[in-house]
Formats: sequence, C-alpha cells, structure tokens
Amino acid sequence: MFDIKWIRENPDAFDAGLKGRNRPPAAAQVLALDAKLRAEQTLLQETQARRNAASKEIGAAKAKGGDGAALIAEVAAFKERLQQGEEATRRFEVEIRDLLAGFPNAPASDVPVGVDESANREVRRSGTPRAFDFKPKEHFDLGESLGLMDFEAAARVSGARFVVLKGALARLERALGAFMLDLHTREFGYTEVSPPVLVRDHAAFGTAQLPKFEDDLFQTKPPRAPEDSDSGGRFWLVPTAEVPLTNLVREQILDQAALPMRMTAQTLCFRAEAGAAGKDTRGMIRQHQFIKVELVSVTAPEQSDAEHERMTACAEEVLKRLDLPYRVVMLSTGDMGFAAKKTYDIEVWLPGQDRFREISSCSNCGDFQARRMNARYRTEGQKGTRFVHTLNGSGLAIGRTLIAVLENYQNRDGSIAVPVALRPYMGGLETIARTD
RNA sequence: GGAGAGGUGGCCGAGUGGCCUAAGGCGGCGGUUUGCUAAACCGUUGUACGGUUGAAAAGCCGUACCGAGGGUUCGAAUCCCUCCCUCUCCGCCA
Repeated sequence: MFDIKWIRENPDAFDAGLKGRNRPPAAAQVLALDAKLRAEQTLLQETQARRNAASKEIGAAKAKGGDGAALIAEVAAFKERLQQGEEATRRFEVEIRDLLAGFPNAPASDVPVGVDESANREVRRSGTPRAFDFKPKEHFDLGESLGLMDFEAAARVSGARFVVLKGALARLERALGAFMLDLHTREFGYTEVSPPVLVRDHAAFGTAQLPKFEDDLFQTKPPRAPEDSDSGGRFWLVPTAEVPLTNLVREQILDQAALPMRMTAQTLCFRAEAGAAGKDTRGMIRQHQFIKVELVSVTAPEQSDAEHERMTACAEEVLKRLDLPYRVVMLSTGDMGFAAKKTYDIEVWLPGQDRFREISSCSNCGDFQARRMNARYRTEGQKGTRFVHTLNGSGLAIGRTLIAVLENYQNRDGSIAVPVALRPYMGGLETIARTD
C-alpha cells in the first residue's frame, strides 16, 4: 500500500515503479481523485463548523430559558448538504483506498527490469550437480517405485494435486521440517511459532493476498454462519505462514529494541492455483496442500536490506547442510510478487528434471505490508512512530526439498541415500529402500 | 448451540444528549532537584484533512476520528438498527 502523501510529492517516482511492473502510469489519476476528495472535505468541514457554532448557540439559548426555534430551523436546513458532503467524502475515500490497494510495490533500484522470468539475474551458485552413471529418475517414479508415494490413493480421497506419503517418506517429510526448524531456531535466532492457518479477511489483506489474489486461495466458513453478514463468517486457508506470522505485528506499536523480530513456523499451506492448470501436473511439485517452513522478519527500515541478505543466507544454509546444489536468482520487476520490492529465489538442482526449480523465495516488502497492517515501531527518545519493514522467505518448502533429496540422492537400484544431516532425525536410517 | 458482558487515546480506565476541547492513572518526552541512579515535583502528550503565519523549524485556527456502517436529533462516545470482533459461564468436541 502506498502513502498518498508520498505519491503527491513523488508522482514521477511512483509512475516509474509502475512502469517497472509493466503497468501504465497512474499518478495523475490518483492525484486527481485526491484533489477531489480534499475539495469535498474542505467544503464539508466549513459546513460542519457552521452547524457546530449554531448548535452551540441553541444550547446556550435554551440554558437561558429561550427556545432557539429560529436557529433550529436555520440549522436544520444544513442537514441535506451535510449528508451529501459526508457521502461524497466517504465515496472518494473508499475509491482512493481501493485504488491504492491495487498497486504492486515499487521495485528496489537494483532489481533488473523485465516483463517476466527471462529478465531474472542469477546471483550465485553453490554445489556441483552430481555426475550420474545412469539416467536419474524423477521423484514421482522413485517414490512410486519405493511404494511410499501414492497419487492414486490421494486422488481417491481428495482428487488431483494431492499426494499420500507413507513409511520412510512420511518420516522424511517430518525429519526435514524438524531439521530446518532446529537450524533456524538454534543457529540463526528465529523464534519458533505455531500460528493459525485459518485467517480473517483483514489478515489476508495485510499481507496483500487480498483483494487481488482471491482466486489463489481456498476459503471456508463454519456451518450456520450468519447468511447476512458481510464476510459470511469466512476464513481463508493460508497459502503460506507468511500471512499469520507477518500479521502478528498488525496494529501494534513495537519498541525499536524488539527489532529485528525473527520468527519461523512450519505450517501446512493451501493453494488453489487456479491459473496453473496443466503445469507440473505430475508429481509433488505443485500441490493444493504442502508443508513449508517459513521465515519472517520485522525490522526497522534501515535494517531491512541487510536482513534480506541474512534471511536468504539462512535459507541457503539448509541446502548447504543437505549438500544440494542450488543457485540464487534475483527476480526481475515483472516476475516479483505483488508486495515485494526485491526478491531472491533459491532454485535447487533436480537431476531427474535436469534443471533448477524454485525451492525458496525471500522477499523484502519494505513498508508495503506494514501500511496495510498498520504495524509501527517507536524509537526511544523520539516523537512519533514509523512503519516497520517486513520480510518473508521460505526456509524451505518441505515438499520440494523432499523431491530434491529423492532426485539427488537416488541410487541405480531406486533406493535413496539419507543425507547425513537428516540421519539423526530418521532414527539413524542411512538408506530408504523398498521393503516388501 | 444456549445465556451473559464488552470494544473509548501508546496502555489501563471513567464517561446514559450540549459544561467532551474525553476525567483520572500508567507509560513516553522536557525540565527542577540531585555525587550517580532512583524517588519526588512541574510541564507536556494521538492521527488525518483543510485554512493561516513563517525562509524554515514550528505555531495558531477549524473539521473529523470513542470497533464498522446506517438512523434519530438543532446537537451523539452517550439513544435506536445492522454487522464485525473479543471475553465469561454452560453444552458439545480433539
């Protein structure tokens, strides 16, 4: 969400940001609306001032024993004008707010400009893809051959884009989550959180899933919810723990001493993925439901760039410990998410697909979400409050990490070596193999 | 699901039609006092918009904001309606 004052003072910078996002300029439209609103406000305020003065006189007259009838008739005539002014003012306010809520965040100055992922810039690589002396399989072949990954069973229960993991693979999923949480909490100072995964409209608005991306979300509501209420008693299933974690500071005024605030959570994530039909239909890459360990930081504005690098490094460390090759990519203006001003994607090497695939996305949202959430902080010794900066990143997506382990650690016979770092979490198991 | 109670400034909390320009307290900030700290005392205290003075910093005036929206009224934190949210007890439930 943009600050209307900032747009007033920097209309060109605002339009430049939109241009980077491949959108037409809009400052003129915003400012015209803003001018109309303020003119309407001024008119309303003047009328209100006259009404207030007259009403005061009526009160004084009555106190002296008079009836103030002449004044009452005079003030009553204001009524219609006041109502019209209030209605017009409110209408413009809503219009501006809705308009502002629909603009994506302005990209940071070092973000490559482009229309899509082809303009993304590779930043660095780590690890060397293993040389196979056989043709490496894709994860779904490996999992199904092991008898531990069952898409048909999942389809019988829930339809397409779900999976059932069993035995050692179910445990591997659990091990990955525990491993990541331990790393982030013990070594990187993140506080483990177990948040709600059903959230209200205002929380989804705060992190900018609403109002533009409603179609990507599952929603639900309790039985017998009041039919006539605005939201219908609705909840949204979170597409990422970013939503509840970031919203933990909504409507709060934090002490600067509490910053940076670092939180991590493992949660289920739910995505309707309406527009993605036909893409990655096989396997676990794109599911309606998956588990992810999320990292969220809340910082002072001056800290957020450094925190962004640090957060990305924390996510990368998971892959390093698992000895999985990856690269880091800075997304172009056209490929970034709505709320982000700068994003690093981490892409893991998948030998079965012979390509890098996204496994984490780390974004600095600046004050974009903080404005929507009204999340501020106060510095001791200074007047007033400032909006915090918020950052989020996957650390990592568990399902895709599991895929990466299967494909990178596969043996010729279809068995899977367990990465050394995960063995303590797997009861010392060294190899996942078919058991029947 | 049943019954009840609530939502007021950074926080707690008073406030049943005009004296609300929201009491009081806490916290914050500034000051006085003081080897230092603490305490005490004095002062101060939000957001948005408009107008105005000023080179600026800032000041002054006005309007709105007491969960949201609508209504009654010359006038609403206060009365009425709808909605949202929270809490308590009971019931059900992992």
